[in-house]
Amino acid sequence: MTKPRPELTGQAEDYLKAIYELERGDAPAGTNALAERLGIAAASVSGMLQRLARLGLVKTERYRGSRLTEPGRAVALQLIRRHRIIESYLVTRLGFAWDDVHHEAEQLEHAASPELIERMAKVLGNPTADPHGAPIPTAEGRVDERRFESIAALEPGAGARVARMSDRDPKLLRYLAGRGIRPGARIRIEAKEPFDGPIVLTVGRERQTLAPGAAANVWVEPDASVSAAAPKSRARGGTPKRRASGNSR
Amino acid sequence: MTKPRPELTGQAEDYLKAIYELERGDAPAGTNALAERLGIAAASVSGMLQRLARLGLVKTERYRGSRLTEPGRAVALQLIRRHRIIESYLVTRLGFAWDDVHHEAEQLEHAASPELIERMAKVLGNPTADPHGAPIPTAEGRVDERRFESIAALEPGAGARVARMSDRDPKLLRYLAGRGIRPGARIRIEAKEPFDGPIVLTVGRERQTLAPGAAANVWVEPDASVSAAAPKSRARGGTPKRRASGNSR
DNA sequence: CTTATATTTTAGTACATACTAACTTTTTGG
DNA sequence: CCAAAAAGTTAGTATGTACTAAAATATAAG
Repeated sequence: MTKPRPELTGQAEDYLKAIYELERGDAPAGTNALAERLGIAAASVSGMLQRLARLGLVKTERYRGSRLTEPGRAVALQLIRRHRIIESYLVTRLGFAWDDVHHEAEQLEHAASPELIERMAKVLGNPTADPHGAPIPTAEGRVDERRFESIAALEPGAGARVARMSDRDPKLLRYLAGRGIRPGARIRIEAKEPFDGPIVLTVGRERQTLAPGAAANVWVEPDASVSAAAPKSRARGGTPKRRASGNSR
Repeated sequence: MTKPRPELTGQAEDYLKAIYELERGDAPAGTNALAERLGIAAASVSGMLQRLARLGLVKTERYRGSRLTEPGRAVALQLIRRHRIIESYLVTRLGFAWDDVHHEAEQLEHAASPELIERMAKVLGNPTADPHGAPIPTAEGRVDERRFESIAALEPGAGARVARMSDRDPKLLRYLAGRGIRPGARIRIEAKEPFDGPIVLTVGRERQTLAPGAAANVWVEPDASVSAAAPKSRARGGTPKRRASGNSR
C-alpha cells in the first residue's frame, strides 16, 4: 500500500475529500456540486478532475460526474482521519470551541504528518468520533459509514439520540449548542409545522424550536424505546445513559 | 499596522524567513545563499525576490542582495515565532524527539493560525526559547537578538554554557545529543587541533571530541568564571562571518 | 587596470491552479 | 418529442512558482 504517489497538493486532496462527501452510493459527485462545495468555478473543477483522473484517483464519466477510485478513496479517508483527529485534539487539549475548530483543522490537515496524527490520536486514546459526532476513519482506512436520519425527517412523537451534525458552519453549531443539541443528546419531536416549517422538540427537559435549515444538518439515531408510542406527556424514567463515542464535554 | 496584506503563500513566507536568517547587520542576504538554503535555483530566487519587493516586503539592490523591510521583518518574525512554539509544543506535549521536530514544524508553521499559536504558547507557559535554545519572538515581534560565539571559536581552557544550536539537521542534533551537548550544558575546551581539526572538550564531567563541522553549529555563552584559568586570552573577537558548514540532508 | 571567476539577473518554458466566456450535452417540463 | 434550462466542458488567459541556458554585473587575482 501507499506507493510513493507524486505528492498531491493540498487543493487536490480537498477535491478528493469533497468527492467522497458528495458521492452517494451509485450516484457520482456532480461538477457543479463540487464547485459549490469548494468555492471554485465549475470550469476549474472540470480541469482538476481531469488531472485527478490522469493520476488514477477519480473516474470521470463525461458530462455525468466523478467518483473516487480505490486509491482516491484511500487518500480522502486519510485526509478525513487527519481532519477529525485534529478537531478532537484542538477541542480537548487546546480549549478550542467546538464550533470554531473546523477552519483550523482544514488548514492543518494538509500539513500534519502521519506521525503527528498518530501521536495526537494516541494521547486522545484513539477516539472513534470527533466533537461533532463524525466517525474517525482508522489509520488503515476503515470507517463507520452508517447513515443516520436527519432530524427533519422525524415525525412528531419520535424520540432519538443525536448522532452527529455538520461541522462546516460555526453559526449553525452555535445555534445548535444554544439549544443543547450535541452528539449524544436525547431528543423527542413534539410538533412539526408543514412545508418545512420549524420543528418543536424536547432536548433533555427543555422545549426548543428548531429552524428547518438547522434540522437538516443534524442526524439522529432513532430511539425505539421512546418513539414506540406518542403519549403526549409521560414521566421520564430510567433512560439508559449510553454514550458510545469518546467525544468531549 | 498589520494591514490586510494579500495573504502570502507559504513559499513566500519561507523566503522572508531565510532572508532574516541570512542577513547580518548591514550585509544583505545573497541570492545564491538564499537559493542554497531554500533548495531552489538561484534564478528562481531572483524572480521571487522581485515579487517580494513589489509587495514591499524586501528591498533588493540589483546584483548585490536583499534585505527585509520592516513589514517583511515582521512577517519573518511571526513565522519564526510559530516555528519555535510548534517545535516546543511537539517536543513537550506530544513526545517528539527534539532532533526530529524541525521538518514537522516547517510544515505546520504555514498552516497554524495565530489563535492556535497563542493557545500552544499559553499551555507551555509562554516559553522564551525552543528546545534547541533559539529565542522565541513575542507576539508583538520582539526577539532577543544576542549573537553567541560558536564553539569552534573558543580557545583551549575556555569554559562556556551551551546557548543554542542549529535545528536544521537531525543527524547533527543526534550527534550532539550523544555527547551531552544541549542548551544549558556546561563545557570546557581542553584541546583544539589546528586547521579546523577536532575539538576536545569536557561536557559536564565527560570528555568528548567534537568534529569541527558540528562545533560550527553550536553557539555558546562564554563563562568567565571558568575561562579565567586559560592562559591564552582573546580580546573581543570573532564575528560569525564564517559559513563553513554545508549542513542539511 | 584588466581579465578570470563568482554572483546575479533575464529570457524562455513548464505546471498547478484559478478565472470568464462560449460551447456542448443532458435533463426536464410542456 | 422537443425546446428551454441545467449541467458540464473547452478555449483562452492569468498568477505563483519552479526550471535551464545565456547574458550581465561584480569581485578577486594578477
